[in-house]
Amino acid sequence: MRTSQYLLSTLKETPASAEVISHQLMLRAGLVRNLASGLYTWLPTGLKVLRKVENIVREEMERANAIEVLMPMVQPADLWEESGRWEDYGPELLRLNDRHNRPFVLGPTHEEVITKLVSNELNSYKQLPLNLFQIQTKFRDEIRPRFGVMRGREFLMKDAYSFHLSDECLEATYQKMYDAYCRIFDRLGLDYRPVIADTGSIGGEASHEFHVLADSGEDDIAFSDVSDFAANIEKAEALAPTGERPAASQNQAKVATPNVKSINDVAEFLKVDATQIVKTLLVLGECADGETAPLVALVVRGDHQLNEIKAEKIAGVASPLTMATDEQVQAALSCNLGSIGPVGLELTTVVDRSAAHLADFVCGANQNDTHLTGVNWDRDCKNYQVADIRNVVEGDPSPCGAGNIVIKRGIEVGHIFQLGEKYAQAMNCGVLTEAGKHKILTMGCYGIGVSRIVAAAIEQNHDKYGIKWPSAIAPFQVAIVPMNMAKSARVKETAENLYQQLSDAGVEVLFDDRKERPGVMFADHELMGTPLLLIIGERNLDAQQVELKNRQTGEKSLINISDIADLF
RNA sequence: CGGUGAUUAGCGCAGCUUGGUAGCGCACUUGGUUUGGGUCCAAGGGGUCGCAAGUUCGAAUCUUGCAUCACCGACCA
Repeated sequence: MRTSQYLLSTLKETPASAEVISHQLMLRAGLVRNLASGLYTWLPTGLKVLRKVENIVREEMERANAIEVLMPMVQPADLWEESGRWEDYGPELLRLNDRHNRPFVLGPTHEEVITKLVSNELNSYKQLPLNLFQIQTKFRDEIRPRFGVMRGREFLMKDAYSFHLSDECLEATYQKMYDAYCRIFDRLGLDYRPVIADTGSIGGEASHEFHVLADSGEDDIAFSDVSDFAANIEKAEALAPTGERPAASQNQAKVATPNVKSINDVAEFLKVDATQIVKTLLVLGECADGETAPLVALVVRGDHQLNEIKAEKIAGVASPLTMATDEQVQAALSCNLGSIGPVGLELTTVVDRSAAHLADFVCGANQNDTHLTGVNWDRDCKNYQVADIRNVVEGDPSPCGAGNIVIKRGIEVGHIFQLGEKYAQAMNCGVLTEAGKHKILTMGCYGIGVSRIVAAAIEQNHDKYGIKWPSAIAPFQVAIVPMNMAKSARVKETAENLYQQLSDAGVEVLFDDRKERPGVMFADHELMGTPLLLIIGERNLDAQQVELKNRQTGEKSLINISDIADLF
């Protein structure tokens, strides 16, 4: 490719709307352009990268015996009604009508379509197991798209779905896909971790997420500092403190705490550590339609954060987790949010394991501007249950039993689930067994955010000059950068010959034939992250050499022109 | 949807307080200059100042409403 015949579209300045580095560099290097919130056009250079990621994913899927299909992006609403997700999915599902006013959706995922397909196509156990995948555009009407293609509304995803007669067979395929995912991220040259995950709205049992580690990531991952354990913070179990709970040594006392509301305020006012305070959060409980929801009290230590995923799984707690409003709290307790405590509370009370291990602690008195000190469980407060409802924090013992928790940020680029029969059941997807009986299939599903990987790769591979592509996904393998080609026939001839030679050899080469000064060219190629630059100048031509510059290492060396072909 | 901020040339911004000829840098075009790290000089082209209404002799500027975009929260590949 010659730059003079290409759409380079590099920018000197960073558009103000771009917050994270990958988004800034994707705009500056001419990879994408914004069309509307969460919608992006892929420019030629960006598309080359996207296709390379896509091809690696495709190759590894095929190696894992998955078979490629392509399903429609527009899907009829009745499929979604059949699975129950027409109601369950919420406003993220973009719904639209056709000219006959028939309802459709833009597919955010394809469980319905694939299950319908398999249910129609498969009749016999002999056809199983089957693993189908596609690489296709998804649409999710995100509340807040951000960070460029990292969280776009329209994005490219690889989704695979496997079908089985038995859980053992599903587990075997799940493991195969897990391994395939590791191969994919290895080949992409990314620093990633598989982590234990919550199954979320898609449902099902076992699940792993694959995260690319980056400070700009939107997820917190809990690792063990000595073992391989890694889990999404939503899922990481906070163990009960070891040993017996200390014995009560203080009497319960009521203290006036005027205008002292937050945990920090209380800690400062009473000169106690936040770890000796409990905070009591009121959420809505489960109720039948039309009834007023009861309140449920959730108690965690002052320095801990409630884990909403864990909390909403507690029996009696409404899902999704909904915090009680000021008015609801006032109505039930006649006091403010900042003064609630578990003592004398006539509500279902769930206490986190760490909070339940405290003795002589401080809590709200269920009376404005008043707290209790020297409070002890069982003595002062009897009816409660203990559960794990907090987020793990750095330094907690790892739930795997070895080492302590370290927390890092990650970008979720893949997620695999063992779905079970959820969709197969709803859509009556089954086959005849060897015994001639109809049996519902069990399913797995496996996603990779292809376009998100491009952004994640940049987050992990950049410097102040621009992108440093891992060679597997660089848009060009090498750029030819001639110095002052307009003035030197020798330079021009060498560059042209080299370009011809490399192109003929199938090397992805970008020949910078613009009439620009060297600095401009260097800046552009460094911004675009081309792994190798071949710099052709008068000064080395007498020796039949050109300069070779490595973008990753910054190393420069001289190479004989005749040896260049051996580089690729 | 709640909170914050923005919207003036392709991009980055100034002008608005105190209403009166729409500006700067980059990019772009032309000519020259320079040529191993974003040269320099000159001449140009490009804007219903997000939209609508109001106040006024006069609105980018004041008022009101709306829209869009970005950032912080819940959702997710």
